[in-house]
Amino acid sequence: MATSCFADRLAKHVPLSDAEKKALTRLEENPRKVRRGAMIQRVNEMVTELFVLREGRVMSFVILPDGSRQILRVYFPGDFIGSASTIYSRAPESLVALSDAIICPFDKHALRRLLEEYPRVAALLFLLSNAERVALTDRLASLGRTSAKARVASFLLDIFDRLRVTDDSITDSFDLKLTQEEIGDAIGLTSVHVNRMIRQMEQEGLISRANGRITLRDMARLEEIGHYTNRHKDMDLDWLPGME
Amino acid sequence: MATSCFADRLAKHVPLSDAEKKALTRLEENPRKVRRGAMIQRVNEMVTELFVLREGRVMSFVILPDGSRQILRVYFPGDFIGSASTIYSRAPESLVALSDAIICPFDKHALRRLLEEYPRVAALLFLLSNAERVALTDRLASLGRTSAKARVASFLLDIFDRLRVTDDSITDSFDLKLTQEEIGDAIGLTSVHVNRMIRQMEQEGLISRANGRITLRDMARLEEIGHYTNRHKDMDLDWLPGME
DNA sequence: CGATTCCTTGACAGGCATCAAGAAACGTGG
DNA sequence: CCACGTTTCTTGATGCCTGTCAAGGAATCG
Repeated sequence: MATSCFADRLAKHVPLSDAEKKALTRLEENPRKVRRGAMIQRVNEMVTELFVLREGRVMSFVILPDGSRQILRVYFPGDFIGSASTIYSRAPESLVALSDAIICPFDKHALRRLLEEYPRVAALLFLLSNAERVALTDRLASLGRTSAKARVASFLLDIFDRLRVTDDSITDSFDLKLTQEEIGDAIGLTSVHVNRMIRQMEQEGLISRANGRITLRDMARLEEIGHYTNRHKDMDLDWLPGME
Repeated sequence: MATSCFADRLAKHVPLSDAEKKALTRLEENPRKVRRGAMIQRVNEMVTELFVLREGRVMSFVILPDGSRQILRVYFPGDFIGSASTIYSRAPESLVALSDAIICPFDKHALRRLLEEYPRVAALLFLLSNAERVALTDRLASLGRTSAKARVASFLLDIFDRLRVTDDSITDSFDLKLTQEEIGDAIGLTSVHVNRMIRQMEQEGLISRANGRITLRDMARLEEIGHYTNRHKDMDLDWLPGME
């Protein structure tokens, strides 16, 4: 059976039945290519669609009245995007493609049917949205209580570990594919200061860079500096409803 | 039928069947009193329990290695607490009672049965956890991109609007029941600077205070200063699975 | 290969933290 | 119900971390 990106991702956490996989695959029936920089969803627009990201990278963000931007989340292939708009009729955040990407839009009502017919999938979605919640609180603590250097360190580690979930070939380096301005907008700094911190970490041998690729040279110290915890190691979904 | 605090809360969003209400009520079968300051859950502890808060106030937080604290969320009666630990075996955050409180602990497995038997409730929980997600991203933008004064303003408005969801008698004033240090720990400031901002807002006639009670005197300007959006107005759960 | 975006670096400024200390409010036990 | 210890609030002085402004260089894109 051809399974979807999203089904594969969920199946990494708990075994899924064929029927469940098939239902998840149906969410991805309408893939759509979008170009780097394309606006997928605009804040305050009426929304009836959600997305699964199949390829590329997408970010969610808000723009404040003074023009500054806060990036809320960076999404990778297999991620479920737009859950925020399940509960609001108007989008609370904008979505833009960070690279050329393939997104699979589906209607709220398709999600409704899925939740209705596959309670186990509903439970799983609930749990994964709680995992994302924890990711957000981690960054909240980072912004609220740590230095610029710590924020950069934990941000790099976070992206690194998230990429590694779906790509086993990654060992110590990865393509960040974010400008320093975007990094700053994600962790509450200016691009200028992000640059200073990255440069400093490079000089100290914590990381190195080569044409857009970041290599983590001293992960232990990076984790210490960033007060970073890898949350992916400690997941426990065994108590979920069993497969029939 | 005696309904629970939690069922009442959920029923504000969508009508619930009697069976659903009864199932939710069962989650609150074991109320437990806790004193102000009591630790309900310690970070990194093994967790198998979740909670419904019936009375009083509770906060979740983390302590960083340098001793600083980030308050992640303040909870009010009817809130579902500890969803973070649905997916992790060890608690990612600590829980402490901010006032004398009544909490209703229940086991992960009780939640499992609920999700299994009442898919509509599962869907509802999923949606509400997405609403909390949005609340967190709002605060993320606040910490990342706004001034101290803006953070205080939006924090006060947020607490105010959340209290009003369950208490219709509130018009323009409320008991904050948080020290200035706690406010600071929630919005990434020191207690000293929180004090300066509150004092300034008081002088400007934006708020006033009397024995622990805050009165919002100019809500329009507060919303403008804090770049605040009331999210409670725009909820739309009509597309949820229908009641049988 | 020209134009635009992105990176890099320096000088300077400002917002918020830190430290400190007294006043006020609160809680608790006698 | 008062007295006393503790917590919380308040205010000032000082300093640092990060922002702002600016400008040249590098890289990327069409």
